[in-house]
Amino acid sequence: MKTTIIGLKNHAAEEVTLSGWLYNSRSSGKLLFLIVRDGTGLCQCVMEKGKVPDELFDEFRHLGQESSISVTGLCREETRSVGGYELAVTDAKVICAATDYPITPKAHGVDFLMKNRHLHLRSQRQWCMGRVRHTVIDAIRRFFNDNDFTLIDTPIFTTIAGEGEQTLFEVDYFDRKLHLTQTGQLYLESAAMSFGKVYCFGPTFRAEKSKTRRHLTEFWMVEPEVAYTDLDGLLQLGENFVSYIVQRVLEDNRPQLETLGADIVALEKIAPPFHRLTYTQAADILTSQKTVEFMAEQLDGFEKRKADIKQRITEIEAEDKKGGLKKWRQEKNAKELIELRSELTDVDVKIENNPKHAKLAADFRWGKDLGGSDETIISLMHDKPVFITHYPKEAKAFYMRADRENDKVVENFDMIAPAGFGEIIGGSMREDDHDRLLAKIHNEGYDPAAYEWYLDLRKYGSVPHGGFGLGVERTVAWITGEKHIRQCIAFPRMMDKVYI
RNA sequence: UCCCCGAUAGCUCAAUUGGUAGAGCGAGCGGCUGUUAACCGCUAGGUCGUAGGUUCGAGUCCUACUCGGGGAGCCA
Repeated sequence: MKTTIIGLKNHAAEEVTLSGWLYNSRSSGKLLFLIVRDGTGLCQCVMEKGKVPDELFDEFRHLGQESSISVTGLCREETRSVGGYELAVTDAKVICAATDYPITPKAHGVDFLMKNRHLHLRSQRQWCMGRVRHTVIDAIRRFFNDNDFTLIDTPIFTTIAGEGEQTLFEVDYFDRKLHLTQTGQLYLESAAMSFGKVYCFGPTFRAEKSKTRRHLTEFWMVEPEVAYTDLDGLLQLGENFVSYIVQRVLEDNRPQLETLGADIVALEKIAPPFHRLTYTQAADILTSQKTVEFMAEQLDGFEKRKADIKQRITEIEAEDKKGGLKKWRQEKNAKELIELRSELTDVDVKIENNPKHAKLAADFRWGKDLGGSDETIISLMHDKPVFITHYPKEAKAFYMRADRENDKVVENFDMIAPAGFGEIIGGSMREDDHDRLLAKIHNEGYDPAAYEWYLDLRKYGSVPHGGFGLGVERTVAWITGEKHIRQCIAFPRMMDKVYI
């Protein structure tokens, strides 16, 4: 009977057939351990010499990693086996034998893996990331659909800019210049006046020259937009939404989170209410003695770790030099050395960046936008996501609603994920007063004619409304504990870097 | 656009500070009936990113370039 690895639990003590790929194999004389993957999980299949034809045993003993195979055998519960079940092989077939598969089950560098991205997707880690991403996207749709939002697909080719025009990809559209979308927001505002609560979800393109672990030039963003709401309503929506996503991943992908080394205990704490700070409070924190001490503490921790690593390296090297070690001991040392050296480079970078980031924070002046490192500092100080609201209007986009109590700031917010990952949501109330909006368009030097339809929304039944955008890859990175956003999308596009 | 780091075997990394290039994994062959990135033995595998320069001698020092990584500004 044909089945999948994830379905094995329903077939204990039955003979089943799996179709998949050879993930890894070990031989022990007359025993062959075949680790098979089939897209739903991993399963160890044990082939015993004598229980299958000798030719078959020999064929599989020399079979290369990632050969496509089908395996038939008796399914049994086995605690020593990955996934808890294994197959006692009675028959097997090679569909396509692979030789010299480039990605071995050992350490590889980023560049090598990216150049082999089409194969790298088969690795456990990438598979787990893909499963979590799938759940995140499903949870996003479910949340909005179950909360009376209507999906509106906004265009990819756009005629007007949402944020700054310098960050747009220009395309030649039958001799007319259009841009790839960097937000569906302006279109969504129009739709919100028809449906009340709407959202769009699709790829987003930004030509920012940002070469960091937080940036892609093509990424996926979901944007809800709500009529008749206020800033507090948006914050509540945001915290309920993000908490729901995290809950769903905890329910559906616990084994994947464990494999990825995510901080599950921390994720279980993600529930409303999140922390709330105004921009002014955040600025006070950044320039306070508390931050000076916090940064010094961090640096101290890094220095201590560095000293520990260095000492351990010295110990191992001395042990190796002394000689007379068993082979397995030598190898264990070699492996530990590689790990320690790699961690040492990481810690060195942190030590190098710490004073720079501390200085950026200390030199922070009211009126500037918060930088990535500033957000990281605030993020590291909290165990739950943090909302930062009411930024200076000069630092923000023209469409954000001016705070009627304090004209220097706008009713906007960012949501900063904890543990140092940084911003995952940016949003705001939108300026709903026609004349104020027109004045902002003039101030920015934009052509009012291009925004005529957008201004119309303020002429015909304008209402208080707002929304936000959540970056899918950043959310996946935060939840899984992945350091780099490029691992959170199958085929990443980065500034100056498109592999395949 | 700017700053920092790197490039040595198919892969991941060493080379005692300028003196003839090493290890593990992977590959090939052999051994082992419960392995968990299995283990043990043997074999093959290199124009040290490119181009110049310093030197009796350069993987190691200098210059330029190419490619890669990290960060700043900006942002999801």
